[in-house]
Amino acid sequence: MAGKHLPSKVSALYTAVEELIAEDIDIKEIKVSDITRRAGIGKGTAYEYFKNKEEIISSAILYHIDSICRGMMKELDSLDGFPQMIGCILETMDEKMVKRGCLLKYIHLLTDNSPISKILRQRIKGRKGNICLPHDIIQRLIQAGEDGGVIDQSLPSSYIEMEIASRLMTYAAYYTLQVNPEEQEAEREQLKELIVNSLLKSMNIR
Amino acid sequence: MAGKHLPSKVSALYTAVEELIAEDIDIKEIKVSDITRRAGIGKGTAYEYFKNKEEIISSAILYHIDSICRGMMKELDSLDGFPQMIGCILETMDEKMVKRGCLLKYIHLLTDNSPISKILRQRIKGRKGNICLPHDIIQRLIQAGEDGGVIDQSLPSSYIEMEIASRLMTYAAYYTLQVNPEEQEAEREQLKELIVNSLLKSMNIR
Amino acid sequence: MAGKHLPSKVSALYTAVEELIAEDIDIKEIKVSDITRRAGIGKGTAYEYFKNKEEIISSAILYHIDSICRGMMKELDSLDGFPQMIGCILETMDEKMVKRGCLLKYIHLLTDNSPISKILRQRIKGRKGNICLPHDIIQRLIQAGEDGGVIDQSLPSSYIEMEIASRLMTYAAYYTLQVNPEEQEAEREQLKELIVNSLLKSMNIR
Amino acid sequence: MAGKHLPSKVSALYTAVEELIAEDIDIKEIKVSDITRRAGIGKGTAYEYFKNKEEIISSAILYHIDSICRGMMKELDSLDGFPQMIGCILETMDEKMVKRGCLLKYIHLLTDNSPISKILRQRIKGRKGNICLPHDIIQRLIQAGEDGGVIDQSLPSSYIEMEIASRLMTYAAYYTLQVNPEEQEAEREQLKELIVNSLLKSMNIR
DNA sequence: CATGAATGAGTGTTCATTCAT
DNA sequence: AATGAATGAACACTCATTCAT
Repeated sequence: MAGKHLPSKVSALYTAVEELIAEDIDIKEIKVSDITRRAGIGKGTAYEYFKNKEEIISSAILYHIDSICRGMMKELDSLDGFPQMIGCILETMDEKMVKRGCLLKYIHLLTDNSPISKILRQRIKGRKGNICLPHDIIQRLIQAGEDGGVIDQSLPSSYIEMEIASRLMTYAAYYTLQVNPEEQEAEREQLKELIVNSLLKSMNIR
Repeated sequence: MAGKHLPSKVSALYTAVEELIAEDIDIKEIKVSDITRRAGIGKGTAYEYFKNKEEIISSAILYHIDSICRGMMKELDSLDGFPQMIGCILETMDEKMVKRGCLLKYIHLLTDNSPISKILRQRIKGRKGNICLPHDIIQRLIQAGEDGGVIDQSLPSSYIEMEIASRLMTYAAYYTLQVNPEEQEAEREQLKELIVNSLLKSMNIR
Repeated sequence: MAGKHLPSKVSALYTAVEELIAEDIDIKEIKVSDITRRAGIGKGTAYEYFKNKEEIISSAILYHIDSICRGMMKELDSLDGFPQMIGCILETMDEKMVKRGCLLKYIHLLTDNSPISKILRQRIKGRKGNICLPHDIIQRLIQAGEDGGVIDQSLPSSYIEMEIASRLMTYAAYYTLQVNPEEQEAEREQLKELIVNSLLKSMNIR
Repeated sequence: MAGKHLPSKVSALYTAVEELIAEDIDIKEIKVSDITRRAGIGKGTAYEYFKNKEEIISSAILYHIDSICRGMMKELDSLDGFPQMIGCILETMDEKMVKRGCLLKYIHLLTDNSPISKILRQRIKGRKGNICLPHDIIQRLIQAGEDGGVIDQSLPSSYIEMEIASRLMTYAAYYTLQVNPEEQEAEREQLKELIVNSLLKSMNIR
């Protein structure tokens, strides 16, 4: 993957899918005609580039996730230390990702039993090398934590992953589920601090 | 809600939906004819009791969730102290709920944008009084934690809820996402202990 | 097969297909909606009884051929002797079958490479017992010819079949290909006689 | 028609169509893209030379039939006598034509109701002069038969044509319909002799 | 009450044809 | 002249819902 140079029609399709998902439409409800109309191209054109609807949507999602994660990775590379990194991730979620509920939707799409979900899981297993996923970001974090000595290496790795993933997921969900946007706005900074502290404590038994 | 006395056809429909969901079929993929065939009743009969497909499925799910949560509540009533309670919940997940991925599916259904999800959210807002939901169980836990002094009352309540909910969700997801069942079996006890400890630490600033 | 009691919708579909074919529409051009509209039923209804379009059409054709051939068989049973029988068949063709080009279309459908053709061939191989086909009529004729001593039994059976089948086919084709109906009308009686005589000669070397 | 000098792209298209038909694909199933891909030219190019798909295919078929029939005519010119000629035709069918089922397919294409069939019939009526067709070969045969005295001139010409055409068609069909190639191989010589004799008898009342 | 046969609106996909390059 | 990317009309098939029995 990586940025590469997508054919213009493909990139129009990807953008269309991204927008539709951002508009809170159920993924399974999206019609091929919705996508192509929004992309400003003919319906048949989509089938010049993709085998079927599932391919179109799953490719768009993978591309989008890959972009977000690559961007995040780059940011992380410029930072030093686990606390800074986790803070940066939460910060970035505030800025763009969660605005669109992307992370949550990604979780859905992976844990679902829908056809698209099945394809996504296959593709992720198949060519993970090229695609940058949330999982890679968590691994990066863990590496930084172990290097910096904030993660007790005697803890099972699955526990560590769970602790980090659950905090990120929940922070993502916090946005979409919370009802009073103003109240939430005020609490947010405190929340992030609490989350970072709680994470540090939970990964360090001592 | 509560047990009440459901008409026999309704209860057959609820059971059918429960079974179909347990069979790992995508909810969107479930057909009315699947449900009625499995329930052993005529297709038209379903429409004597429900307005449409979404009503059938969302009612069945709500009923199911209500049952599980009521059962859990009863168990919690017989216990004393936050740690015992959270332990009991994790234990129960081991025994039945997670086996079927129910909790996770419930999360999906609430955070989705599918028609069923929308109806579920509406109904939960509308008549929450009668229905017992996971949220109520978390509130019960928090109450117990505050009474027992293990929760620092100066922390924002949304943070507390998040910490608890995220641990439960992730423990649920751990099952469905993990691949080697044997390995996971061995770790499980350690994991539960780590989770309880981590939770206690994170809710107590001191 | 045999007459049986077809569900009324099925028989409506069969009649519709028969009419459409009789109207000289290319079989591959027939749309499901043409059939159901003509049958006066909903499009979905066709799919209650048949798996797909090919099934609908091939079943209708088989049914139709079976009816014609059964009728013919009954007529032949009341006759005695090869020449009478072959005369009767040509006569019947004059009366109804060829009017509709059915026999010719049957030949097409069997020697084609179209999807419907493939299904027809399969079905004929699969359950020939129940279905009465032109081939059975030819066999009946041959039997009568051998019994009556007009067929030289030393001739290869494939040759005998070919001689009979080719005469019947060509007589059928004569109708549809000929252009001046009046002229043909006048010749017809002479033609039939010539055909019968020629057949008798060709099957008897002596 | 005749050999002329076809533009190279046109001749590539004709060859491609010929090959595809020889591969036992249903004519209706042939896509323009199949043809142009096989011809090694761009899809748009086909439309530089032909108005539409039907034109491409029907022109290719006519060209092909014309070639075969012209070749046959040339062979017949070098022979003398009806029996020799009919024998030569059957021989040639053994060698090449029938190998590809061409004659049979031609019959189909003329008696069909497909769009291609309609165009073919129109074209044949329209400019028959230039195109050499099976019908011309039969006329040639009849001429030779009458000249040689083996055809009773009091018989209606339509009968004579039918007798000859039906024998040729059936011999062609014999190949494609027969199942055991070896058995058929052995019978073939006898068959041809029987056919010639039967033809001679049937055209000579005396 | 209960049924399931009948329905037809709605959708994914194909492919002949066009046209800017 | 040659191309092939783009198009959208057309069609098979599904399934939620109805209603006569």
